[in-house]
Amino acid sequence: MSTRRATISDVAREAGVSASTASVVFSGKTPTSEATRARVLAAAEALGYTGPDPRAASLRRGRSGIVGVVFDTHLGTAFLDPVTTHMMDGLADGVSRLGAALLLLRDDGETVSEPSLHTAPIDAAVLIGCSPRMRDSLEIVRGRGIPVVVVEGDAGEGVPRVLLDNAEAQRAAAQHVADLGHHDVVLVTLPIDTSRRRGWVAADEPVRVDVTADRLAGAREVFPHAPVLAAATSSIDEGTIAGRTIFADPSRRPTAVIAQSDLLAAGVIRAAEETGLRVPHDVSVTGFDGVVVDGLAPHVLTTLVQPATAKGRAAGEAVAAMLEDAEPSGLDLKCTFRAGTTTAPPPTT
Amino acid sequence: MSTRRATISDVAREAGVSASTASVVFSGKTPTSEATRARVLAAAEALGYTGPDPRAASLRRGRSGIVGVVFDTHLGTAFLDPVTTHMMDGLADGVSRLGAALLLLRDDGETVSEPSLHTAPIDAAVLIGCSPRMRDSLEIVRGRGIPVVVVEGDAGEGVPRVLLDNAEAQRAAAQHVADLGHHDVVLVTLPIDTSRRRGWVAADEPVRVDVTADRLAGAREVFPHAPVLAAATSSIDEGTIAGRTIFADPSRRPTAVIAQSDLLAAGVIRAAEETGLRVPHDVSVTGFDGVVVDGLAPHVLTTLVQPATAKGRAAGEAVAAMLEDAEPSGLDLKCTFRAGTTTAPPPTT
DNA sequence: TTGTACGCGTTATCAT
DNA sequence: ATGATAACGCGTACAA
Repeated sequence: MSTRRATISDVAREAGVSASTASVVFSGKTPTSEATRARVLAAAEALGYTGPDPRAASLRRGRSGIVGVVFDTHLGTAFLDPVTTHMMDGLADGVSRLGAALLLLRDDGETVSEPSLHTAPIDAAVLIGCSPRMRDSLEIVRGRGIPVVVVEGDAGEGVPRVLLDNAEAQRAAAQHVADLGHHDVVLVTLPIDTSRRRGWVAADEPVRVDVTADRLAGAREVFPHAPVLAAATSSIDEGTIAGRTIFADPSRRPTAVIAQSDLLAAGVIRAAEETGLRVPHDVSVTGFDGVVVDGLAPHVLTTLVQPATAKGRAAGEAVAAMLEDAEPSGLDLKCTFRAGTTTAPPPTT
Repeated sequence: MSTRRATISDVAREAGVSASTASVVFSGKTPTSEATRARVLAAAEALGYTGPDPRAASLRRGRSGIVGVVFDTHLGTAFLDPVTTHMMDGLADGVSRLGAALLLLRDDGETVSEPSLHTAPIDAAVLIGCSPRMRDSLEIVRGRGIPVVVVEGDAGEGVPRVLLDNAEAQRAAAQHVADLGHHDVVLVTLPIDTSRRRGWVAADEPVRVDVTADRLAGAREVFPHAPVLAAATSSIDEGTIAGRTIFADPSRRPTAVIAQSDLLAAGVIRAAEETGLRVPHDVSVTGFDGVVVDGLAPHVLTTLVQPATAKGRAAGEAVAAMLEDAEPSGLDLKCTFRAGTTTAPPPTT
């Protein structure tokens, strides 16, 4: 229909004012007389002008109002994890003071498409995760001079980070289990490296994923010699697989299982009940995250409640601070122990 | 540190060429001699220039390379649904030809923050869902002259839509159940309106959510008089609640339950087993969506596999087409029936 | 192959 | 309260 969209100058001309006045009417940065305001708005209406072009505005302002969220994994996969989901929730909230929207970006290192991390019109970036790739992403973004916050990942100096007290929290949970009287414990971990190998982990085997390593270290402070079983991912079904492995041999059944995520714990519980073991009567199980595990009822998992939403919000607020030239403030968040119905003293043999 | 970021003219000056030449080196739109190319790149390196400013580039090009994804619900909530998750996956894929990134937008109608639907620098938009709000969002976007695609929602003329054959698919599943010999069936539905009321639905009660209404209509073609129980949301726990309601009275137990989502079906199965009923021996259950329900194993749900990823991809491709001035092509996708292990003939009394 | 000239649409600044 | 001016940083005809 129309040959070209109306611009603010068109509107200004139509209203008989200057372009700057029209601009001011829309931005509200400067008081305007009610009369001109009305005229400009009417002109806009007549011309079908719906407001300043965001591209031009952001060029002029030097801000796009967009915060990039960078994942190192397929986006679909990322959102499968409730913790990520909640974090996004908090992130959306945290940047809301800025009034920024979130741009989903994936840096798999071989993206041909644009806008990539190199070219996206973002004012700041939040890097999620802790794979080795993240380091590269970090370099790219910093090279562009864009403020960045890293969530639960390794980063260089001067990069604000949002971290969890993974080790200490897991130690506390392990201590709880120990206090109940358990000695015979198995640890079920998140993936230990990018290969996501499933199976028993040797005592000296290197663990390359920060989160896994930290939680493992915490548990080992209390149970240094507990067998360690790695899962391929954090899901109920993976937990079930791990649980079956653990409970397979009746003569070597532990009295407690410390899982590194709630999903894994739920799977372990499922496997236990499948085997005829009652939780927590025959075996105690702890999780990590404190998410709502759909289908776990009536159990209430003994777990460490991770402030996932707060994590996101903290990242968002850190970003907001940086954009307002405040000091980039990292944050160390604490998990809180939650005693549920899945732990009890070991069975009296 | 640096007082100002280098621009392409700085690089050009440093390299001893004109700005346009430098521009061409970065865009690759025009052949350049290897020598100048190298000089420009070297100059860029020296100045710490990492490429054209995306804001300026997009102003110039009239394109931002960003596609907005508009939800009518809290973002955290949206990603709780595996179908949404997979759709995002497909969407990311579908727009990848464009090389577009996805901007998460929420239009709750009262957002004060920017960029909102009004001001986001998007080339196109995908509207997800089918609440009444979507109509408003649609108007806003169309007012801006931005191409838009609606996924599974109501829309006006000329708006390409990606739809599912909800009614027909659900009818097919119901027919399958009927063919097995069931007469005594209960239907468990998704929310019927924005109030998300949980409970029995009267035969003449209006159903305001398109998806729910369509699937319900399909099932009623086969079982016109089946009792209808609405869930408050699509989750396993909601399904369990529904299941308990259904199986509470032993004298009025149906021999089959047709649920409008896999999550609900999984919950119903859980409730059935809790009551001591075996699936499918004592009661058959069907779902809808075909998502992987974590923790459902060893059952394989009889369900309608919804091409969730394809749905997203179709939306992405439709958007891509529109941006390339091709005809906006809507798409009617079909669900495929999958016979699992949760349906069987009714128990012979 | 390289350079010139111009405009993309807006807004900050400063004067009036 | 309003207007004139000058960028913001880049891409692209077109000319050389």
